[in-house]
Amino acid sequence: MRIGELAAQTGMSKDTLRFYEKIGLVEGDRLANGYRDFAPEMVTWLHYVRTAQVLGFSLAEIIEHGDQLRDAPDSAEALSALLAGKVGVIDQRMAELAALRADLTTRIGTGCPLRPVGQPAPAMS
Amino acid sequence: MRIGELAAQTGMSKDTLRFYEKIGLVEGDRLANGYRDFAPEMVTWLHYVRTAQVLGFSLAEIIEHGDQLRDAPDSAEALSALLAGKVGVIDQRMAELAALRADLTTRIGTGCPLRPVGQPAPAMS
DNA sequence: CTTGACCTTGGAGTGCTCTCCACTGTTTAC
DNA sequence: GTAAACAGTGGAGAGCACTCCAAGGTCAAG
Repeated sequence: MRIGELAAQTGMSKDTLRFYEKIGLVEGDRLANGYRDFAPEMVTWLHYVRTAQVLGFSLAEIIEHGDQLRDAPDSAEALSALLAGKVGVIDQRMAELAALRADLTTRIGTGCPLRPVGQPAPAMS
Repeated sequence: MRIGELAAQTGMSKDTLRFYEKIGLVEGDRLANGYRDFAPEMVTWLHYVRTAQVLGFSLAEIIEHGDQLRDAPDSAEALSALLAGKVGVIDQRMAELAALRADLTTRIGTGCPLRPVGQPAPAMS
């Protein structure tokens, strides 16, 4: 498929896709006329990219993921390991959120503000 | 406390703290000699900042958090509403992550490849 | 054979979050 | 009073992830 269709299917702009190709995040062939020609699998890959990005991975790291997948002797196994790792990241993030949530919930009860600026303490005993 | 101690206690660089002051993320008084003088509460606030940042909030958003806290009338009610709202945001983020996690877990089982680049299929029957 | 939708390139610009630098002032210790 | 450790300022630069632009090539429809 050409770049416009890939853009439509992924919700990314063409500029973004060209940028991604430039940095090696996606690869595509070229048609005789010079147009980019992407495999349908790129759609899946790019969805993965967005997911990983949301999880806090930089594009450089995601490129590494791709390299690891490509270089893995057993791609299915490597993939599973990679995804399992991401689930671990998600669990970690969720734990952080839960902790923050608990912290805030506690403060709702106590009325103790973060006091980012201002008096040292409410002192409204 | 002066900037060096705040930097030591938060693990942030002095430059970062000065930058944060410039954009209004932290506030400090000045000593007679012009040195910045930060309240001890800033340590707590800056830890909160780092947490919120990890959770995907931009500095601009975090500044807003601080403003809302500052501007809230001293009524514990306003504060509670604010914090409860943040808990809501957190719940939403957690739900998103849970969905993502479920999605990835499913793929681990199926062995459906991302096939970022390369042959259309393993075909190693 | 022109129009319009699509594609190409290179390069500049943007917004965010720092990070570094040069130069200067202040405080403390010896 | 000199050195070292701390502080100040303004401004430049850097890395990331885009985003936009100008100038041009390709191709199917009318």
